[in-house]
Amino acid sequence: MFHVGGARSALFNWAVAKHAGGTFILRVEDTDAARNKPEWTEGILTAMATLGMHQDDPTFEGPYFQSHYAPQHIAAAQKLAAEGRAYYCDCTRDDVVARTGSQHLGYDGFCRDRGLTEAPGRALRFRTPDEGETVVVDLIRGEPTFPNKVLEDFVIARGDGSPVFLIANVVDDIEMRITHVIRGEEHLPNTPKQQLLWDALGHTPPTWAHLPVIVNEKRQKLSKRRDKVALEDFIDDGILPDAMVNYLMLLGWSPGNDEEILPFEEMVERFDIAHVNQAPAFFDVKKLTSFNGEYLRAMDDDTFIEAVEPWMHAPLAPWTEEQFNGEQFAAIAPLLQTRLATLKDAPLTLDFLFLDDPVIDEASWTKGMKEPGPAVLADVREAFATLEPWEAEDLKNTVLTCGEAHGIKLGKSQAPVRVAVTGRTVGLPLFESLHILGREKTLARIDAALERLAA
RNA sequence: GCCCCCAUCGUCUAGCGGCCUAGGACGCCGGCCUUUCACGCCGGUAGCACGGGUUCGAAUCCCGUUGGGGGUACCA
Repeated sequence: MFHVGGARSALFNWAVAKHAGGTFILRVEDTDAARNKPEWTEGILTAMATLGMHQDDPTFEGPYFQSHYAPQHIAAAQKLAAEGRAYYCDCTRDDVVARTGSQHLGYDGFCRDRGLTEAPGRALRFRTPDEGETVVVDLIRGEPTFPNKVLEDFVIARGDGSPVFLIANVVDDIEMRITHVIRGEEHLPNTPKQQLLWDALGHTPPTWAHLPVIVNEKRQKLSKRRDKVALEDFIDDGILPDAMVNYLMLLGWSPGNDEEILPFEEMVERFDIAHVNQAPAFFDVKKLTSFNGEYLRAMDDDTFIEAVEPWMHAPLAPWTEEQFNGEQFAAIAPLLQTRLATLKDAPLTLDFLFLDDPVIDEASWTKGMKEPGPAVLADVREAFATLEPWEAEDLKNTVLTCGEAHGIKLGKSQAPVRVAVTGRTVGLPLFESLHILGREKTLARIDAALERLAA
């Protein structure tokens, strides 16, 4: 599963790398991900590729799945211990709380000078400076400054010797010669600690950039539990990858004061991480959907058909392979194009064409069969039976004439026909639809409606 | 509690001291087009959180208040 927040971060990283002619290295930090959850690896790779981040792109490297039990992480922690930059501690959480009298105060430094040696159950803590401050130079946020005295002596290796995320992350960054760390704002409070680690390990810290978080309607950070965040869920709902990329790029950043719909390459050209907004951004599905509609409309016929095609079969579509007709689909696709916001809507709009019987919407029936609808429908039935040729223009003129005989205009007289044939009052242009549906089915449906009317 | 971050229409944003009577986009509301619905086009609605400074001049700079958010683990 790939999170929209992660996708946005990845995209921003990639934009920076491409813009500057560098390489974007995607590393997934998860202790057990690579080992226990191979489907994660697969899922992230698929998602990245979906967004157009192919592994054969020279500016994209990864994703790497980093295990935190690697020897270099342990070695780094032990090096710090050997140099006196870190010390062993056997305090439990309860010990600390008992001494400080608070759940919320950090570690109190109890073991700092006890000179404990390495032993099972003893964690390794980094000795943070008592004075001064740590300044994080951040491309987006300026220079957040943290007084060193509020930085507690944090754990870098657990009682079993395993290193924690904080140091593993730094060691990996050093090893991979990372120059820019661009990540979510939630990591900002950890940054001074990591910077201290970079220094202690003898390296110059990278340039940081902390992106604003993406929030839900309640202005909370998007979370897997409460919110819909999986990238593939949006793709499954018929959002085009290009539309998603475009929309995601606009969350926290703007290409300027003109067009928002831009190909990724052009956004890369204009991208400047320093101009990224600092405030959290709401993930607005409505706007995403609108963008999707624009991308859909911008497609040429063949591309559009290709994009909708997967939705034309079970289980996404309610009809069977026998009922589906590729030629009819190709013929009607252009009519569908301007009416689609997401690909998911396609089957609902086309069901009248492929299902044996239309799905009658009762509210539509009531509305469409208002007087003099039934009489008009009966006349239309009769005229349709012998109409030649069966072309949209002729069909239209027929309904027009039948309606006028009863004193109503085309806007009204098409309604009973539409409901009888498609089951709804709204839908694709009627006469073109009837043309594609064919005389036989059209007449059968009108007959069925007339029968119901008579009952 | 402590630390850090943030604050322009409902939403995403432009703005980086005078071009601002605050611009665009999505949404919403009208109109035109029209065989329904859309598309397209035209128009409208709505915002600088508050209070102090600094300045000839502040949405823009500073301070405070309020309000949001994030972090605070031998999680990542």
